[in-house]
Amino acid sequence: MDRSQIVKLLQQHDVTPTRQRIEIAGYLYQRPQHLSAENILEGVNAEGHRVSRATVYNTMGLFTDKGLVREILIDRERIFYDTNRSEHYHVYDVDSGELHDVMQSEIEIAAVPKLPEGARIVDTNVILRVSSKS
Amino acid sequence: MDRSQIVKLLQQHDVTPTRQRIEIAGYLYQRPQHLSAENILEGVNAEGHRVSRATVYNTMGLFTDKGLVREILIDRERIFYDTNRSEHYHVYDVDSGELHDVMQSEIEIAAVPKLPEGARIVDTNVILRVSSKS
DNA sequence: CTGCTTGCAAAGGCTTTGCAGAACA
DNA sequence: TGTTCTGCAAAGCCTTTGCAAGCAG
Repeated sequence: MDRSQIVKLLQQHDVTPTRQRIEIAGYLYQRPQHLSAENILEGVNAEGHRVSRATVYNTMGLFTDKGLVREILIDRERIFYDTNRSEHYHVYDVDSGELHDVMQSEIEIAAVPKLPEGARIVDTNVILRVSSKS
Repeated sequence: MDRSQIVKLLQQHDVTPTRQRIEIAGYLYQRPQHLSAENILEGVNAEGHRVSRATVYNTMGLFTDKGLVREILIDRERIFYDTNRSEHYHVYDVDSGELHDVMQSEIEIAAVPKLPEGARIVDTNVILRVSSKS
C-alpha cells in the first residue's frame, strides 16, 4: 500500500493523516499481522527514532475507535492489534503463544441469543485456545 | 454451599484447602458471578475475614489453573473471574459495561478449523460485544 | 518436622496523562 | 489563528515477586 492509499484510508475512517499516523499505518498494513504496542513502536522506529511511545498508544486507541484495527485480548500481558480487517476468528496456541487467524467460514455461529432492546452486535469475538500438551 | 462442600470441591481439584482459599471459594460460589480480583478482595474482607491482596491474586491464579474458575478478558482494565463452571459464552454491553452469560445452546459453533497436529481445544471463548448506540 | 502458604511492601510492566512545543487546516 | 497532535517524563494501575513468618499434613 503506498502513501497516497494510506492517506485515503485514514481519511475514509475520519482520521487526520499526520506524519506519525501515516508511518504507523504504513507499518501495520505491510501485511495482516498481530502486533503489540511495543512491536509497533520498535517496527516503526527501526529505521530511526521518529514516533514516540505515547503517540503509538494514542494512535492505536484512535485506530481502534475508528475501526482501522481490532484489539485482541489474549492474555493479561498485553493487547494485540489485528490489522486483518476481514471478519475472522482466532486460534491461540497456549504452549507457544502463537496466534493464528481462522477464516469466518471455518466456524459457523448459528442462532443468536436474544439481546437487550435495541441492541446490536458490534463485534463477535471468538478465540479457541488450543494445546498440544496432555 | 457449606464449608465441608467447599473443602471437598477444593480437594477434588487438587487444591489444598487453607483458611484463605476456603473463604475465597465460599465468596465466589455464593452465586454465579463475574468478579475482578479487587471485587473479591473487598467482598471477602467485607464479610469480616481477612485475606491479603497477594493471596487473592495467588489464589485466583491457582483456581484458574485447576479449573475452578475461568478468566474472562473483556477489556484492558482488568481480568474477570467467572464462577459459572458450565459451558457458556458471554454478551458484553459496551455502553454499560455489563457482562451477561449466554447458554451454550443459544449459540451454535458448527465446524471446527483444522488444528496443529495433536492439538486440542482447551477453551472456547466467545464474546459478543453489543451496543445500543447508533 | 518440612514444604506449602500467606502477607507485606516493593518492584514490574503496560498504558495513560499533564503539559509545553509543533503541526495542521 | 485556533485546534489538534506529539513527545517526554511522570504517574497510574493491576499484578507479580522476594522474603520472613505461619500453617498443613
